[in-house]
Parts: sequence; C-alpha cells; structure tokens
Amino acid sequence: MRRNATLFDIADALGISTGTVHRALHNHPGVSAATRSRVLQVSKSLGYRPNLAARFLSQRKQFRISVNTLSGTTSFWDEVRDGINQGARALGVENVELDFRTYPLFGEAEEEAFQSAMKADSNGIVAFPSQPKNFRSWMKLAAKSKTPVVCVSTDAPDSGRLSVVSIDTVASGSLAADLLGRFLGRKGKVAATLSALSINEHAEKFQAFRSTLQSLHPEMQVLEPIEDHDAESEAYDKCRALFAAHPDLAGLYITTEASIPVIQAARDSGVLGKLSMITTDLFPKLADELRAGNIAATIYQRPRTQGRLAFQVLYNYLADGRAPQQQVTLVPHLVMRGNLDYFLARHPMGARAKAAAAAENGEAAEFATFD
Amino acid sequence: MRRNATLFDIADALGISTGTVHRALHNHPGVSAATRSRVLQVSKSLGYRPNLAARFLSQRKQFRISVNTLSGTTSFWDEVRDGINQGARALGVENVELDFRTYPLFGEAEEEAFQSAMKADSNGIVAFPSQPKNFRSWMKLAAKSKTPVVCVSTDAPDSGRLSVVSIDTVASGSLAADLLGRFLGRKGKVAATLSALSINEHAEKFQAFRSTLQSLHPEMQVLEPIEDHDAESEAYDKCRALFAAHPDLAGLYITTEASIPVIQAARDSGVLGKLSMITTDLFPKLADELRAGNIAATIYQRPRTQGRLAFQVLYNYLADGRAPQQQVTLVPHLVMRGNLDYFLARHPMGARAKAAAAAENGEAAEFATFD
DNA sequence: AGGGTCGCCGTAAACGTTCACGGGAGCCAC
DNA sequence: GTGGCTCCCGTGAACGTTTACGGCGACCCT
Repeated sequence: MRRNATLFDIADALGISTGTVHRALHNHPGVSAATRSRVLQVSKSLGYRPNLAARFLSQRKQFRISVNTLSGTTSFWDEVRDGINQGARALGVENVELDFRTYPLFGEAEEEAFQSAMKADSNGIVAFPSQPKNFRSWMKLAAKSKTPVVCVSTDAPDSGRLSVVSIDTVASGSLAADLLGRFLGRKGKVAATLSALSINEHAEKFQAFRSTLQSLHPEMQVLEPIEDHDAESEAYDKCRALFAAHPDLAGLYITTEASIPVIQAARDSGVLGKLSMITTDLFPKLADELRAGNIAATIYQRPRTQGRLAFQVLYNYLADGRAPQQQVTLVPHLVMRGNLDYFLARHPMGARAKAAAAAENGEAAEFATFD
Repeated sequence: MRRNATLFDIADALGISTGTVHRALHNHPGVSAATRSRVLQVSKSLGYRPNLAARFLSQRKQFRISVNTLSGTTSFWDEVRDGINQGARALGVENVELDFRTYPLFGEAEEEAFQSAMKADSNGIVAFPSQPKNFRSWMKLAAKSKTPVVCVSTDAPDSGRLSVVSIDTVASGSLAADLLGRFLGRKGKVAATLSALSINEHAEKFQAFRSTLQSLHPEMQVLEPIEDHDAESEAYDKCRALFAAHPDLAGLYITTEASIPVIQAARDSGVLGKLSMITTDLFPKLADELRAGNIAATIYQRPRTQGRLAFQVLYNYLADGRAPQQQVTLVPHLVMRGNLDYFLARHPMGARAKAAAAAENGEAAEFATFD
C-alpha cells in the first residue's frame, strides 16, 4: 500500500530541494524553465497529488466568505443560510469564516452590505441579486479586488459573477405544465402569475410552462401571464379580475412567492374548489392550504440545497482555483398532500424539534435536514 | 481576528504539556482524573476546536472503505457508486481509499465480497443487503472487528448496521397515490406491483400508497398488490392476468425496477393508452416510454445522492465518531415528460458528454451531476 | 536498602506543505 | 576590484496534532 508521492519524493528524484519543486508546481517565479519542466515531468510520472491537510495546516488560510441575502418574510432565506452553514461544516477542515449580512428587499441596504463585505476583506461573496440592474454596479466593487461572487436563487447576467446556483426554470415550468395538463384531463384554460417578465427566471419559467403545455397538451389554452411585481395587493386585484373575466378558468400556476393573496382572491371569488392550482415554495400557511386540498401541489425550490451548492462552488474556486460551471441548476421537488409530512419534518420549525430529539439520542442532527 | 485555540493554548493556561492535554481530551490513559477535568474545563472555556488539517496530517490515517454493491443491469448502481466517489472527492482532504466490490444479484458472491472486505482490513463498509435475512450473518463478520456498515437503498433491520440511506418509502408511495388520484379525476380502480411484501421497503411503499389513496381519494379502489419476485416473466404474466380480470383498471403504480415487462404486458393487452402508469427509477428504455407518453410519470430514487449520503454518514462516523441517525431518508424526484430532458442531461450517458464539454471550457464537471 | 512496578507527565520527532530569508553564481558598471 | 544587481536555488522554521519514549515520583515487596 504505497502512500502518495510527496514534494520530497520529487525533489529527491531530481536532486533538488522541496522549495524549488513547490515553486515549479505553482508557477511561482524563481525557477528556470528547464527545471520547471523537469519537475512537472517527474510530478506527473509519480502521480503526485498534494496533501491538502498539509497545505491547509501550513498556510493556515482562513477564507472569509460574506453571505448577502434577504431577511425575507418566509423561511426561504433562513433555509438558504442554513444550507450554506451545512456546506461549511461538511468540509472536513474548518478554514472558512462566514459573515452573514441580511437586509430587507427594498432600500439601499443591499449596496451597503456589499461595501461592508469588501471593507472586511472578504475572499468571496454569496449574494442574492434582488435588482439585477443595480447589481452590475455593486459588482464593480468586487471586481476591483477580484473577489468572486456567486449568485444564489436568481442570476445577474453579464455582471461578471463567477457562477449562479438556482432552480432549473425550464424543469419547473415544464413540470407544472405537464402536471396541470394531466390534472385537468388535457383540456381547459390555464393561467400563470409571475413577478415580472423582465426578470429572466420568471420569464423562462413561463416560457417553459407555455411551450410545454402547447406541445404536450395542445388542446389547452394558456392565457397571458399576470405580473404582480412582488406586491400582494397587485396580485390579489389582478387575480380577482382574472377570475371574473374567465369564469371557466381551470388551472393556475403561481411562480412567485406570493401565493397567499392569489389563494385569497380565489376564495373570495368563489372559485377555490374548482381550480387546480400549483404554487411555488413551501411555508406554514401554504402547507395549511395544501393540507386542506385548496392547492394541488407546490414546487419546492430546495433553498437549503441551493445554499449548500453555492457555498461549495465558491469554496472550490477559492481553494483550488477550479472554475465552476457558469450555472448550476437543480431540480425542484414536488410537494403534494401525500408527501407533505415528509417536508414539514425537515422544515425549520419541524426540523428544530427533530434535531433536538436526535441530539437526545446522541445522534448527529446534520442529516435531519437533507433534501 | 483571533485564531482558534490550540492544544498549546490549553496547555499553557494550565502549565502542563500538550501531550497531557491531548490524552485528557481523548480519554486516553495516563492522565489523572483531576487534570483531565481541568483540561476539559479550560478547553470548553477557550472554545477549543481541533484543527482537523493538523490531525489528518499527523496521523496520516487512510480510511479504507469497501463498497459492496450489485453489478445490476440498469445504471442504478453505477450512479450509486458515482455518488460515493463524489462524496469522497468533495472531502477537501483525501484520506480515504475506496474499494469497490460488485457482484450479481444471485449467488454467494455477496458473502465473498464481505469476507474479502474484512480480509483487506476495511475500516468501514457501504453495502446493499440483497437478502436481508442472510445479511444478518454476514454482519457478524463485521461485528467481530467492530467494522461499521452502512446500508444503501434497502435496510437490513436488526442486523447491527450503523445506519441506512434510502428513499423515503412513505413519501414515494403517498406521492404516487396522490398523483394517480388527481390524474384519474379521483375515481376508478388502481393497482400496484411490487417485488415482495416480505421486503420492508416494498411493503411500506404499498401501505403508504393504499392508505393515502383511501384517505385523500376515498372513492377510488385499490386492488391487492401484485408480487413479481424480481422475475420479469412473473411480472409480465401476472399483469396480463390483471388486465384481463379488470378491464376497467385505470391506474397502475409500479414500485419495482422491472417496469418494462409490465409496460409490455399492457401493450400486448391493448390497454397501454387508457392506463395511467407511474413507475420507479429512470433508465434509457423507460425514458423512451415516458417520452412516448406511455407512462405518466416515474419516481426517480436519486441513486447518486443515496451514494453520496451513505459515504458521508460512514465517513463522519469514522472520522469524528459521530453517531449518525439510524436512518437517513430522502425525497424522490418526480420525472415527467415535461422535465425529462433535465434528468437525461444528468444521467450517466448524457452526463458523460456534458462533462466532456465542461472540461473543454476548463470548468469543473463536478456539478454537472448533482441532483 | 535495593529493585521492581505503576501512574502520571514532559519531550521531541514526525506528518507534507508553504514561505521568508539568504547565499552563490553570473553579469554589468563604475 | 568593489559594489550592486538579477536569477536560480537551498535552508529551515513554522502550522497543530499525534505518538513513541523516557523520566520522576510513589508505593510495594523481599
């Protein structure tokens, strides 16, 4: 069982010192081209792989990662942060320090968080770009000091971000379409609400929803999308108008977080029972509606997994310099009445209780919250 | 930014040596009860956390983990092994050596793999208990040398295994029930096939399927389960008989891997078009049927994630002594025509091409296969 | 009193990598 | 010939933990 080759093995084979080998392998100055190539040669032939434990111990590098996210009303962002923590803990070596900066949706607090992160010499940032437009200019701050930024949940295209971790919009929209089609017997009129068509993710979801419905269930009719601009009252009003204008509406896909006002509108319009609704995300109020049978299904965007992957992407880049994929997308989970209990047990409220119970038994609570 | 407390800090505070501190913290002999408690006291007050990089470097421990799985016909087990590899690579430090032992479903090769693993001084085993009964006796081998065993995909109750990683059977069965109910307009007759009621997982899935259907869609009728005992011909024959006996059958839930013979039976009986079927797993042939619209949906059991978690559970136990949960269950994914392409891109066949493309761009292929 | 054992503890060398420092060779200029 | 410079390279000390070894009492036995 031969152990891995070390720097010393390479140095020994060439009759040089480990310092030179190290410089050669890392393209540091102070090595002649001839020796460098000989080192690379021998390194490859010995199958050298650096001992990461020794590296971490030696350079004692503490990555400082700033996490800039919303202090949202639902637990979505709590779960994202939880996933980031989880990713950091799963690391084996603890050489990363997380700075959480949270701010409300509106206002300039987002920019302040960015500036504060830069001032604190963060090595990397995980951020939610609430306004992709403005985000571009925040990003210039980070670009100055070559600080990599990974977007989570929403992309900021052409902003120079390192990568983005989000739900696969096409998979979400298409799944919703296929489901609604089968729930409704492949006929009838359906609609969809979204935040704004100007936001890429929402536009893509709707596009996927419509095109899938047209190709798989061509007899169905898709109405024009409804934009609520993240305002509850707008969602409510527009949906009441929708239900009034289309009394024969059979299905509704709510891509936004604000599903409660839509459900309320359906209730007030008296169409709650005869409407098949598919919503997005999962939180207590929505769970109640799901259990009551008022909505058929909800698409869970796995915030915890998003957070965990965002962290891992950023960490791998910082630690190894590995360029990640431009985008990392993941499948959403489908939650219906049938499997609702499974998700509630893993939800922050339920999971906390469960983690406490696990701790009683001396078990690790870590895996209680995997999805 | 004060760094973490070290052994030396503790030793210094007490005027003793690091060796003693180390012995005290690890309950090693050679320390008086008095000093031990003082060490623990100071350690806690300083918030000491061991530097894992230093630990790994020092003890240079190479965990040897044996992975005993099926050489199955579908890609399920390839994906499980892939996930285990992924878990090992994501570790940050490379101190684990994986020994893969694969064997066919029947025969005594499974026992041989166990013996071989013990002979090779494996520190831990990830195994699939193909025959939970016999498994108990294999486990005695492992128990002798206190080798922890984590079951993957199927549990072996009362066998002394450390933990099990599998799909949540209740979530699977209940989801299938809820879906079929809504696909069929909440009425009609449905059936389910499974491998054998004597296998816990299958019994639980069916039980969840039936009880969810009864509670959510009480007007529907569930027939007695069909056991195929993992034999394709038996599945085919019994399903032909089923279709003949119940021409009004509306839905079918196939919990087993062997869905192809069932589909063939439906085709030969001429009921393929009017039957709503939900299957399990995902492989090329099944993808074709899904794309053709012959089955409504399939429940993907996320073998890669199962493998990754099984590895992590075992590793955390070996490295930190953390007792894991008795069972780790995960949600299955729902695959329909709408989101099929997403999964195919991540499947071994598609993923290989994608990984190659990512490598071209200098990107890490690692995240191409996440789910 | 000498020798042996046992319990407690200090010492120091490893593990493999990183990095600051310095030294020698060569070269040019004054 | 002295000084200064650059280019290449060796040296050695860190990083924090583990572990084999040895030492120093205290105690018991003959």
